[in-house]
Amino acid sequence: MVLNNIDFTGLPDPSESNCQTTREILDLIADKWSLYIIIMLRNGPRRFNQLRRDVEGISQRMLTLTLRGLERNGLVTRTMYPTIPPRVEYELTKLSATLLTPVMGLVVWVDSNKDKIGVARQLYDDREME
Amino acid sequence: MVLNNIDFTGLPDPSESNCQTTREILDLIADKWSLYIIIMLRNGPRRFNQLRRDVEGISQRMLTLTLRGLERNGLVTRTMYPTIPPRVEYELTKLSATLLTPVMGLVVWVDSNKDKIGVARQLYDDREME
DNA sequence: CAGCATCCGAGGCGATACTG
DNA sequence: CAGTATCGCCTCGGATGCTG
Repeated sequence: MVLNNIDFTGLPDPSESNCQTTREILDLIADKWSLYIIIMLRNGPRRFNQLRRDVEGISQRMLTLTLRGLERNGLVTRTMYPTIPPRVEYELTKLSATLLTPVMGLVVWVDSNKDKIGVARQLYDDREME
Repeated sequence: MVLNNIDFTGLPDPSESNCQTTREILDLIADKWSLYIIIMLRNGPRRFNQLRRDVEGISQRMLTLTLRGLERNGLVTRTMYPTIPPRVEYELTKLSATLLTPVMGLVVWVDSNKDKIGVARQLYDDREME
């Protein structure tokens, strides 16, 4: 299978049983908050409350939990500076830096196509009205 | 900002207030099931129960709901053949065909790096044990 | 500042039963 | 086959209050 000059032939199908891991890991990335945190860290390290403001709508609880998850999976490092007041910086790892490319690809796509999606949605909703 | 030969400078930041739409649409894609359905439709049209088997673990309810959402946003077409028994085929649109590239980019990344993530996770969990 | 602990409410989601 | 409708659980996640 070749699409847009990219060859997907023989690519693992997340539905296949031996790909449980791929499926599981894709779930990690595709959750509501992880994606945004990764995006917000793309320009360098950020502190906890900076991220809280960056990722609009996230609660402290979910920020903590999501950061722990990302840290656990080696996608984010957590650095504590034992100053007063304490300071903690989160940063992408080498691993997640390479993840940024496909992720930003998604963002670019969404930004380029959000108008089309808006139109499609409007059309769909109008039809429902009848 | 240039990363992996891709220039992200001036890219919309989902945190900016004028990008509510981008954020909203990214949420559509980043939900638990949409991604998998899109992936499963990458090789051509599929019927309802085929998809149900493809996307392991999805309930009939969530398949229906997710497909409706994708249809509403112009990412999937629904074609009914009024035969007996009825037959319904779901297929990607031109729009979502272009989405496949970044999505599969993500899948490729996950598949190439799942081992590293597994190692990182193991390390993290071992540390917690102490 | 950067969290952890606890409580608790909405709703996501599965299970089941029924239709064209 | 391809759904819709209803019920109810249970988890996700927000709100609040407390610590180093």
